[in-house]
Amino acid sequence: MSRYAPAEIEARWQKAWDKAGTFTARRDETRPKYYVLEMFPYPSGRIHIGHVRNYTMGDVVARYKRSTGHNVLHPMGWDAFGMPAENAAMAIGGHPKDWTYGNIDTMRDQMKPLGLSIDWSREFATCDPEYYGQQQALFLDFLEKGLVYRKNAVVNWDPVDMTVLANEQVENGRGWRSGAPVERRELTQWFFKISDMSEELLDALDGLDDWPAKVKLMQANWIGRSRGLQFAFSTVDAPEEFDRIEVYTTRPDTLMGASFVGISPDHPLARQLERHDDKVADFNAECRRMGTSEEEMEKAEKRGFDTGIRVRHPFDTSWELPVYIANFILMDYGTGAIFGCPAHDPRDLEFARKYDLPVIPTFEPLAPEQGWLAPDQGGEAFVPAKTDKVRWTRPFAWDEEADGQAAIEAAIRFCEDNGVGHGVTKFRLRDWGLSRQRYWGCPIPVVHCDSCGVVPEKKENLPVRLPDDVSFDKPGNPLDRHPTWRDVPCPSCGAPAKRETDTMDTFVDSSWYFARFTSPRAEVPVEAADAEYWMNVDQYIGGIEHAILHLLYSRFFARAMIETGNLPAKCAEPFDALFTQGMVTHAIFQTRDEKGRPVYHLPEDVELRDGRGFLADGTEVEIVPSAKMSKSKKNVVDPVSIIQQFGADTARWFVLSDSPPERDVEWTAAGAEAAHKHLSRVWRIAAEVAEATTGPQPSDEALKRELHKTIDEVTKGVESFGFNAAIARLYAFTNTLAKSDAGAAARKEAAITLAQLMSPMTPHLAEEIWQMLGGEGLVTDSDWPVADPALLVEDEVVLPIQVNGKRRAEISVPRDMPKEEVEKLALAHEAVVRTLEGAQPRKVIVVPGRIVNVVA
RNA sequence: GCCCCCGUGGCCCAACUGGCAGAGGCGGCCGACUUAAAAUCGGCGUGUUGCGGGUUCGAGUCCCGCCGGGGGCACCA
Repeated sequence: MSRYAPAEIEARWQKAWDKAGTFTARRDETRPKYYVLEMFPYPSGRIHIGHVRNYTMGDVVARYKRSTGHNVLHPMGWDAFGMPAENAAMAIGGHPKDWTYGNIDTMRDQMKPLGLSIDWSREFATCDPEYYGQQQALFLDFLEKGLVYRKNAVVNWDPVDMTVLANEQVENGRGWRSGAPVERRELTQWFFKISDMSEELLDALDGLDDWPAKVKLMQANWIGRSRGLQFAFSTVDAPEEFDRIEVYTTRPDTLMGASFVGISPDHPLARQLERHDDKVADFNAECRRMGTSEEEMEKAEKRGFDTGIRVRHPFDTSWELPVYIANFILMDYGTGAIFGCPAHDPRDLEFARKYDLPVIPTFEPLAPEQGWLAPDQGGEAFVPAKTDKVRWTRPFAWDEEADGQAAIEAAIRFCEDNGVGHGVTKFRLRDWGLSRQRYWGCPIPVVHCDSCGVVPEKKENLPVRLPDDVSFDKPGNPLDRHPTWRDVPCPSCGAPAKRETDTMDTFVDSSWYFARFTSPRAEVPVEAADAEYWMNVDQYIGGIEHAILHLLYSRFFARAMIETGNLPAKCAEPFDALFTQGMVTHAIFQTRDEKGRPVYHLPEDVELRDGRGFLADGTEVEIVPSAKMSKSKKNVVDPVSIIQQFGADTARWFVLSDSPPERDVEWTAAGAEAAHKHLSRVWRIAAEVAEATTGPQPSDEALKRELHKTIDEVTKGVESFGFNAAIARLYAFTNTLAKSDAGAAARKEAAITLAQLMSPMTPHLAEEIWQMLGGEGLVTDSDWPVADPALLVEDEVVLPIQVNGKRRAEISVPRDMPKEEVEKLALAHEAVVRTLEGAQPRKVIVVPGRIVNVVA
């Protein structure tokens, strides 16, 4: 008998699918559609095993839905703009375009052998002018509707390279290439008005029933609705036009504990002061050197500058508070000014202790624990949950005992009644800055004219193509210094003008590609009829790292596209169901150099013996617990070599087994080998069954029952993303089939159904077995098996009997026996009687089909 | 710093709406086949469900507090 030969099998079936055009999607009103999409990849150059897991999951869904009568759309494309292409051009020369398209070709070649049921005819890259031209059209529509605007915003500026740096290009406050200290610089940039939709984007999360709760929570926190009080302090000794400072607070109930006012270094008052005071200017400059990420702001040491200006407390005008410029206050949130209450805020307390400001508690615990120290006695800031009741020492409109929530509401009412500000709802969500001072992105299609201002490019002139003749040997954006591309006549008046040289954030590219897949070659962004048929995405699959930005921006874009007539109204929430898959991890193998620093080794260079690892020269390596695969730690496996060694089906099978899809899965060589052994075994069993000739046997019925239980459980597993559980059941059934002495017909039915159940995961092997056993046509085109409910129920069930929660006996009873009779049987059981020792049972709990518990 | 997730056998992990802790894989051990090995086949599972408390007739599952690991934090995609 020949052996399982994946290389031969897989190439053959892929050709057969291609030839039949099996996966080409066409509109067909007679069948229900199903749109399954995996987040498209960045063309980094090689596929990694994480891609294999992501696309295999989508493929399982796509193939399963095909077999249940759905017209499936399962496309693939490339998120092709972005910094790595420019970095490569700077590091190794060449053009970002050549690097990117070269990578796409390589990765497509690496992906095709996986046998994914993808409609490759719809493929596009976001750097195709046909795609980004339509994106420019969307931008112009948004501009017309007032969904895009310009304002000043802060960026990381590298003064040596004369370029804007991404957060990841800032290392310890210095530019990654130049090593120069990074400055915060203000530039005029384009913004999408996503904050106008804060409330809608937050409230609509409730309707996303098939999204992970975790993702919805992350988005809700990100949008960050808060209720608070906005009011103004009147100032003493402030410059003209600054007789009031507006502050926003979510804790107006602590107003009687205020000890200072803090303003952002970018607050208008701080800017006014720095013009006349070098010390202020120095301090602000220092603050601006800090990174722009929230994480850095939070971790940085709290620092402040006393402006000498004072404000009057709104409830007691003789009570004056100092005004500090403080490095931890964001201009973008609230009013850019706060009042500090050190007793009830850790940041404010750190600040107050540093600058020797008063700490005034306004409440204390109802029942302080032994040793509890009040914040003004050297203890920590006291910040109980808003729902906890506390004892108020300085309330102004509520009971002595009240929780924070009630106090905040009472405080807002009191302040409003007394003319001190008003209650407002604010959102943390900021507008989406889309300008990037880089070459490799979608050009923003506007022209700056001295007399007309910002003039949109005419739609008939789209796409505004990136020029090819650029170099990366000089610092800065090549578009900025490109003579012919940049200098153009004004589309409005014809006078000499300059093109916008900023390009779009790559998140823009990925915010509508899912809609473009429905009509990838259309002369408009999205063809209405195609969107009407294919949208929304029924199942979207990708990494949790996109939980916030990509998904939120896409939700915004869908709404903006509806507003501008580019999408049907039903697309407001473009992703009906979302699944976030875990990572593929791998152990790290390391030795140490003479200075004790780790030296990493590739898995293929390490031989494992008895759980220990050795290099070829016999040196033992340290095995560090699994972590996300990364080139720097060398804990990577290459899908291409795995496929060459074992075949795509093995790789697909393994990444789905072991761990639940939403969790990380650890790649081990032993696990991959085991997957391959198993598939070989299934092949062998099928080959044996194909040649079997025995007549009907008594065990046929038992095999059939097991088969239908397997159909039932695998179907449930596939439908609920329980792929690992489905695979475990397939393992178990393979064992049953291997050991079965049922007749040829029963075993053949079992094996051919097994092939169908495996086909979403291991489609090539399934086709082979289907053919081996005489299946008609392609297994890929066959209908999914349906479990016969009559074969799923057992007539008899074994019930464990507990006495006081401890298992004491078991009884076998008909499945539908009434509770009362089960109870009688249980109480009569000899072991139960013995355990009760004559005591009268107080209660008997019968959970039908599950358990009996006797409480004595 | 803030927000979130995860801890079950030597390892990866199952366990439905709270109902007998064990489905599946790895490793290990024993055996069969073989001159031998590989491959293949059969068999073998007592463990403080991270720790401490609580709710319940009953907790891996729910609640509170710790410990450990991981993820996200607006210019990486």
